[in-house]
Amino acid sequence: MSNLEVVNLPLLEPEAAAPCCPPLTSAPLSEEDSARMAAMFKALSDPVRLRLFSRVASHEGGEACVCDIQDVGVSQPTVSHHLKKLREAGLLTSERRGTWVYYRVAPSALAAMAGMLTAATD
Amino acid sequence: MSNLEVVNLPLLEPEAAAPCCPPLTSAPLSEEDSARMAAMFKALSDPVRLRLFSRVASHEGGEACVCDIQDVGVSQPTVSHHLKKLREAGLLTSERRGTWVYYRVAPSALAAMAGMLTAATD
DNA sequence: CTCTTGTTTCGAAGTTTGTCGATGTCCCGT
DNA sequence: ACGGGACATCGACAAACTTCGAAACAAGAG
Repeated sequence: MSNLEVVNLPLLEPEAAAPCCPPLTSAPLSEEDSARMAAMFKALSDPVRLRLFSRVASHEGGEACVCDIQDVGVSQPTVSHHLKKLREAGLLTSERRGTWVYYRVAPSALAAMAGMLTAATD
Repeated sequence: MSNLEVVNLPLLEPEAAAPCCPPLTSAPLSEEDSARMAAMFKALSDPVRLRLFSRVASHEGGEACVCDIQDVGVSQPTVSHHLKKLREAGLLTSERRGTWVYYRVAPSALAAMAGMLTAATD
């Protein structure tokens, strides 16, 4: 049973995050941009997910296996479910190395969100 | 500049969300902080809400009345509902002047979210 | 006071989301 | 080849969310 077939998850490609959106204070968001950015914010809108994300982001080397971060108070399938959502939103990438699966932060996505918010400090 | 000093910021706005959270990449979020920040991200996790917020933020003088921004494709009660959610999340403040209600951005909330994300660009 | 305009609140659909236990898949020791 | 550990997927269910029309509330004009 080969796993050559690619599961199509056309929600958000990792590329979609990079060239996105002027600062939130400079101009009203278009309907298209607001939908795209809202999907990213939604990925971080759950406490468990946000905590998982921060654990990956702050982990040594910028990557962590699930076993290192799964102690967040919910069951293991729930952790897997949340990590999948973060992956689909383009915020995390995963890679299997041997027994473990390692997650790391997709830098472009963070930069997009930060860029939208940082111009508001003036 | 690795100072982990206390986040006692100037008390301009007694709104919530002011004293919050180290950068997402520096340390894992506590359960309490993740809940608080997730609530803010959730407020921006809806396309309509994000568009309303950007309209207020980018409006002249940093404030806008509902009549100026309510053309986002949903009914007017729905607009009011979303504005209430943004208000409850500490992202917007409202003030009635005569017939109209004016909304403006709570700067501390934006700064908190931006601060969490900006340290990831290195 | 009454009428009109701007905004919020009130139920009530219909849909989405977070969570779990059970089960399946992949990989490493033995 | 076998057993066991690490993650992912499945099916189900309660809670939360978005949205609407109808109605209530607030303020100004006539």
